[in-house]
Amino acid sequence: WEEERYPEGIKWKFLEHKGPVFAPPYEPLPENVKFYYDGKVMKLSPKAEEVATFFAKMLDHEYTTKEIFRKNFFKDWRKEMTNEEKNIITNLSKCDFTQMSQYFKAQSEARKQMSKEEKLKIKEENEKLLKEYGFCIMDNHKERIANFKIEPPGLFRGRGNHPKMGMLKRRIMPEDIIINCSKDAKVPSPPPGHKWKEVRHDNKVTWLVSWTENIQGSIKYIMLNPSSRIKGEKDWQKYETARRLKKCVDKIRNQYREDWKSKEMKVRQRAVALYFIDKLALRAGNEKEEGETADTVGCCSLRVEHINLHPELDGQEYVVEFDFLGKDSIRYYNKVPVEKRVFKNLQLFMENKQPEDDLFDRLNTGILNKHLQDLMEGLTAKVFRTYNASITLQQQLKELTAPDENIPAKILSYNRANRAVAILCNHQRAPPKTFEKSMMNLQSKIDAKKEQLADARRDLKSAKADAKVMKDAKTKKVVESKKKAVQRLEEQLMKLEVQATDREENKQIALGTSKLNYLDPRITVAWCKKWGVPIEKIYNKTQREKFAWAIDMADEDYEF
DNA sequence: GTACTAGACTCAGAAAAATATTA
DNA sequence: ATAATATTTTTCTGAGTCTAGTA
Repeated sequence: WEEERYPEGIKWKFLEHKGPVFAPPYEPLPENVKFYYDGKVMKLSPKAEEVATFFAKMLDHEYTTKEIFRKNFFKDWRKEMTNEEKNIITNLSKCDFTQMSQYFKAQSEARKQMSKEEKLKIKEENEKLLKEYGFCIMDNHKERIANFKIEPPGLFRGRGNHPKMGMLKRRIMPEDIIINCSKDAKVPSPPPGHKWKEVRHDNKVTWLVSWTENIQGSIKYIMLNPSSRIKGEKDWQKYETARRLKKCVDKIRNQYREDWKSKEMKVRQRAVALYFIDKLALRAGNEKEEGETADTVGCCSLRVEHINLHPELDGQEYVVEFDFLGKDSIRYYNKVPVEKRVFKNLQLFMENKQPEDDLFDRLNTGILNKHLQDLMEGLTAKVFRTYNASITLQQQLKELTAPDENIPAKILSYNRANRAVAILCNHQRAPPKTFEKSMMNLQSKIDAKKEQLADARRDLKSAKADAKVMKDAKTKKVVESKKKAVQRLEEQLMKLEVQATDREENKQIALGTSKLNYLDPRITVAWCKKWGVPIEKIYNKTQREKFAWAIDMADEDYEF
């Protein structure tokens, strides 16, 4: 890229693609797979049957036990039924989907048991599909498309306590699809007998295909892969904005400290919120439509019930205890000592309020971002997250990397630095189901290795003793080889121990999100170059593709 | 001015698939 | 060598942020 700069807002000049791949059509169940209502066999109409299979496929999932999920599902399912079916099927609890469920389980089992040839055939078909639909031409380059397959119909699964869980996500048809391409490009053809909703030529946007989804009424897009020029440049830009913040962050911090004393309530609230965003890397917190989504908050939308003030706690003064659900209903729990002025302000903000009232009642993300824009061009709340994440990585790497450590130990240091960022950003994961077991396995490996090492050491000792007596070349050689063996085992043991530490520390922490979205990849590239750590040890193939620009750009002196 | 909303884009963890390791 | 299992990578699509256009 970097060939030519486009005027403001223009994203491309030429764009040609083959359109989306639609979900495979519904295949009715074989005759012998029965559905029972109230203990009696019932043959469902194709439409009702299709929706029933969505539920059957999820039968083992916790979702299907939830009241809201069942209620939403049943309501939408009934809409797909014939009048007769509607008359009979009035109670979800009387529906028996077990045969369907077993049928699908058997099918997935069969898929696992397929022969090599069959698996290869499927693989080849997928590759063919990718080759045909997975790429587009944007301005002189063939670029990989991220999600060229249209989402298949199914039951909506929100995150957390979502009021719409279980609703039917309808099948997307060509008639729902808007195609975007350049005027001089070949327009993709819709499937036979169908037509597109619209074909447009808008080079002010980056998407190739869009449609409106029926659960929230929001628009979904097909866009390019992170390795593409258009995504890469944007990513680069993001980190450049964060680096600009680095230059003026001290000034901004002084400013909001001043603003804590302002006569204006709005200014004080803005300043305290910004302090949280900066110090704790909280998200901005847009307001959300009540009842449309799970009840989650970010900084500006915090409510009184989400914090607890402790004038003194565990020997620390002015502690704020946060407890709220953030993006994706991930819990944020943190006890933070704050400056006295912040504490007093919070007390003031909470005066005469109910738990469900907004903490920052005079503030929203619009007001905050407008203020930030005045402080620095291009500055918004999320830039603080990027900035603090990247600067933390850089500092931690400096602090944790010991020059004479070996590569595995260096990688552990890297992961620890990465982990510090993930903790800051509250990137969590459910502990893997097999975590305990896998830790135990690793421990027994370590024990076995220790034993081997002890044996090897004993061998070495006796070989040395032999050599002392015999003093011939042969025994000397034996000593040498035993020495090598010990060394090798020591190294292997150390590697395993490092791995165990890394894994233990990582139990509930997800490193991927910060690595992919918050850490300036040039910091990592520079670190790898400086310490001779192969980049493949840190970034896998996909990641290297996404960060190709950084790998190309940064040398070992790069400073964020 | 400002508030509201649609639109476009980034970022998020779970689940599925692929691959590596072990039995 | 093969199958079972563990681990890593990729896919999936939901959930945020933020802006521009409109009332």
